[in-house]
Amino acid sequence: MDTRRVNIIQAKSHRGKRVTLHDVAAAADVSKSTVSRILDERLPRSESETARRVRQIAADMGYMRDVSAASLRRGKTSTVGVIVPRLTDTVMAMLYEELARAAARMGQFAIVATTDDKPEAVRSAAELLLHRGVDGLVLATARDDDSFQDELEARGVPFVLAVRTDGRSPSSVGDDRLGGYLATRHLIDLGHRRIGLISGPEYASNSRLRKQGFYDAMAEAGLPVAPEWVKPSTFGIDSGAEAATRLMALTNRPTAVFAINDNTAIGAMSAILRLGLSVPDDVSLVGYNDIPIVRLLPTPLSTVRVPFDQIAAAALDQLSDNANDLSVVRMATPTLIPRKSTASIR
Amino acid sequence: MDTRRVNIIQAKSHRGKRVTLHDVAAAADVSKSTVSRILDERLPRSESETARRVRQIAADMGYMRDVSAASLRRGKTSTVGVIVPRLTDTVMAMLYEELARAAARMGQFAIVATTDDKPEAVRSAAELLLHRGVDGLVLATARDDDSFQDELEARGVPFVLAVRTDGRSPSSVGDDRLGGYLATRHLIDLGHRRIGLISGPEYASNSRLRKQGFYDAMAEAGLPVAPEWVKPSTFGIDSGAEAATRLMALTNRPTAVFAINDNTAIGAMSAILRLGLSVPDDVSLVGYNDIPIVRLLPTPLSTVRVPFDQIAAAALDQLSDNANDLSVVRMATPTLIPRKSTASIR
DNA sequence: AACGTTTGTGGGAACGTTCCCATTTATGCC
DNA sequence: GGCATAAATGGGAACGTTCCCACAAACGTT
Repeated sequence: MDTRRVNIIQAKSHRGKRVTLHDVAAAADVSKSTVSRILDERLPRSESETARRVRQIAADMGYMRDVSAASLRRGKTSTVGVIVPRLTDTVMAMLYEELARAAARMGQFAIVATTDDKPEAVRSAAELLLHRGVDGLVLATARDDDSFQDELEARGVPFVLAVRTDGRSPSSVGDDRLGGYLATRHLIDLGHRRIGLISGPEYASNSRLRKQGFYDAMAEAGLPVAPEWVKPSTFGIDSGAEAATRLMALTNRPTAVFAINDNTAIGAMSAILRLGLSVPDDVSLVGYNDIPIVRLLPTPLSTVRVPFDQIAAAALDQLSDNANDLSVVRMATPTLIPRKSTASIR
Repeated sequence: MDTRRVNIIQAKSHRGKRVTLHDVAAAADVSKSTVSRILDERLPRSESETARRVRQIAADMGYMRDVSAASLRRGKTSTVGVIVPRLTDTVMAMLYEELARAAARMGQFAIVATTDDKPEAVRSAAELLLHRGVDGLVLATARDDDSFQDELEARGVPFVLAVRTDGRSPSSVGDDRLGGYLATRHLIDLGHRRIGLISGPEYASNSRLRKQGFYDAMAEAGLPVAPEWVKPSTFGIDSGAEAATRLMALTNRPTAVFAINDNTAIGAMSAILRLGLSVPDDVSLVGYNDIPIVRLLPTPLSTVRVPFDQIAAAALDQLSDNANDLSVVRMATPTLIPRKSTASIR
């Protein structure tokens, strides 16, 4: 029989009044201090006779610790705040899901606030979360031109950057340079020589580093990069489409394109198809992030998978304590996922 | 020595100690009761001299109410829990974003838990949220074959269903029958006679009702619906692709298809293109939800827009004041958004 | 001028935990 | 068995609010 269900049913009979530590203590005929200690998950789990009995009684009565009371007394809420630009951006949803999962493993809870893609809204989002008493903040919104991290630092708010870094604050990121290198190297290995890049905003470290990886791979292979092969984007689908359109309009157009993320790749693929060209027959295309949709596209997209689970775990780890970690920015290793959107040059 | 403790101490000394009601009271030379009353946002805002002064002092000192303490005393947390299958499902992300926004307007905060698409995980998700002391639950995971709502009811946990309804629990949904009707009617108005349906799971009310709207529109126009024109799906992109493939394989295949949601429509479009057919030249296609990506597809998708903002607001409204809920299930009106994926029959 | 009625105030007891400290009880050692 | 030490226990004071209550001051009303 499912014990959880038992608890729910039993809870119903106690409906109305909350079961407190005091009630459990009375039922077990011990003091509330003892019950508190026995049920404290931070202490080593006692297997004494009383401990076992108290746990049993607490479960039977459907006792649930009141987190408000515990937070008040402990002086911390076991809650971390996450700030992302949007949750409708699948990358951010993936990151948050992993952060929530990692937090749960650590007995924490992750709450989230969005900035609606407005950089200045990061302050109000942080305020909202801090008002809720979070113990720390995970920011996926870091920009280089932003003084917000300094403000947090000055205020003594524990925080960590995720996915992007400013190079000085504690951060947990993927190895974007390597990812950019892998993507480009994949295209080079397929025989491509003229490779275009749809780059991203310069204020974002991940975008900059993926671009760097691109240049590194090209240089390593002794391949030139014509300036017109590199088109900027804003991370969005439509801007990816526009960049691709311009790339395809070049007289000696690239036979392959590395897009800075899956969204721009999706846009690029749309644009390329609309021009009557084929992926991968005319143009090979690589994206970045491996969001769920890209493997299900008409032509499944080759992309770089980012270990968001590791990034999330490392971020929370860095937030909780681990002063023993001297390296401020932790890196997780991405993997190339080859699919149908890339092929050998004909 | 415990490193965590060290960090806390450092953080505290860095931040200085927290400003409490008592501190503000001392600075303003009034009692903490008075300060509490003046800063209580639920009471009518007093404009007396003292009130103004106290507010000023509180702001100057950087006073922030401790939500844990307030929650403990008030017996409620001003927090609502949201349960969705996945946040990487853009529809769910949209819903949650709107719920968070609506909650903020009401001085509440929305926290979220996911079930990872596992129906049975709704219980652990609820447990997680209830453990955090939420005042109520918004469920976007309702299934007809589920007794979970009864358990919540029996336990006395306030809850409301969103996006889907079971017909008996309080719910806030879009008018899916109407949406299905609008989508189908749009195709009929374009001259289509043979219209296919990629339907969804029967356990979900939204899917069932959209299908109903489809049949209603067809019946109204006096058009027959051949049984083989209706293919089931599981809401997923790949299952949409499969359904479309089977529809296109029919000897007298439909000239238009209504897909139960945008994901299946995306899959359907992929499949159709892969078969060498064109959207909308060979087949017109309508989706449902208007997730951001569909307007940016190579062929922008005609779809039905759901007012998630209204659904969210109504859901929270229903959760907070149970007084005037004569209508158990509230409905918001969807809108058809015609784009390039639908065209007049040739 | 005496009397209810409103309005504003402060004191202090909750809310359910945790955790310090003083006990009591069990354990180990000679 | 005696004694030191370790382990388990209970009492009770916090944590920062809210809110009931009592009281005081201002305001009309007769």
